[in-house]
Amino acid sequence: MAYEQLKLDNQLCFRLYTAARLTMGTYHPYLDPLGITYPQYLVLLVLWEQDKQPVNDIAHKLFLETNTVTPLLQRMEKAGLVKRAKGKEDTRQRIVSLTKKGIAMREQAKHIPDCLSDEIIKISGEEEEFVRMIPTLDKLIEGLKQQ
Amino acid sequence: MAYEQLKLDNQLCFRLYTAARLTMGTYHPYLDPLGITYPQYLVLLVLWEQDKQPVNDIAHKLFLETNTVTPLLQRMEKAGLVKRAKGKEDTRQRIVSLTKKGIAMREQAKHIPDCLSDEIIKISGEEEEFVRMIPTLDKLIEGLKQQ
DNA sequence: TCAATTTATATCGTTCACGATGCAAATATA
DNA sequence: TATATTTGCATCGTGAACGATATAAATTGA
Repeated sequence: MAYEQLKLDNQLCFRLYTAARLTMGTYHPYLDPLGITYPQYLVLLVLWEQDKQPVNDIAHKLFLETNTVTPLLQRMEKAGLVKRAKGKEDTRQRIVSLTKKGIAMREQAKHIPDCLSDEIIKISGEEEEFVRMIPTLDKLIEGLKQQ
Repeated sequence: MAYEQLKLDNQLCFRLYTAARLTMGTYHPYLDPLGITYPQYLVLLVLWEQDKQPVNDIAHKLFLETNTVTPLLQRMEKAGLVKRAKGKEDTRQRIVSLTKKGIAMREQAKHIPDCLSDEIIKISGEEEEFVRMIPTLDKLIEGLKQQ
């Protein structure tokens, strides 16, 4: 069968695409009460690690384009989570910093990763199998990130 | 460190999310010439396996909601790839079938999975490691799919 | 120093993804 | 059989993603 390759079952990408969507869905019960989305949570993770970063740095750490991150940050600014100030050395830059609300959310969010781990353990009985994917995913991301 | 869990590096979901996006990006050179997107390609895969399916069946096979698939199919109908006819037994259903153009595209697309495998081999040196993720991803999807 | 190029961000248009809601047809139940 | 519920699909609104394009500031180079 010449078309065997076209079967959905054979596709790795389809599984990544589906697993990513469904996994993001499991964050809903934890992020909805905070009034944020998953990509916004990722931006907060980046800023909690280091406050006051230009748009480009945030975008790079998330492997996103600035034309995705800019509107994301605008919505987050509107929601009072971040401020966007003009850069002092380089005025083209927009330095993104956390507001008090954005800083405070760290405390509310700190249990989310453990909760998600628990969800995955509940699903699978054991976590190890999923943790074992991490280096492979990193390899894939590393290989694909330069265009 | 109480916040150690909140480091981006620790997150599995972030890797799935990123790997999925970047992998979908590698389809662009193959799908752009056909004038279709990755989700549209997935719909075609489903219909190439079995033509004439109601919206619900397509949505289920892709783990998507009908409110995602309906507009997708409307765009594909506009592009002349599929037709959407009222069901005969159950008139609530919309039976989606391939047009000649949609059928013909199967031939043009049949090398895409091999091309993608080659891309991944080029990145990694070997394919096995990625293939080994498949059962784990299936387990994850299986566990998450019932909401 | 002044024009050319690069860089940082923003804007626009299109396509998902999905929660919420609507509606008509089919099915179940009283 | 009349009413209630469920089912299948569609519509609407919002928030990503991302290609293409724009714009102003910084940098390079003649």
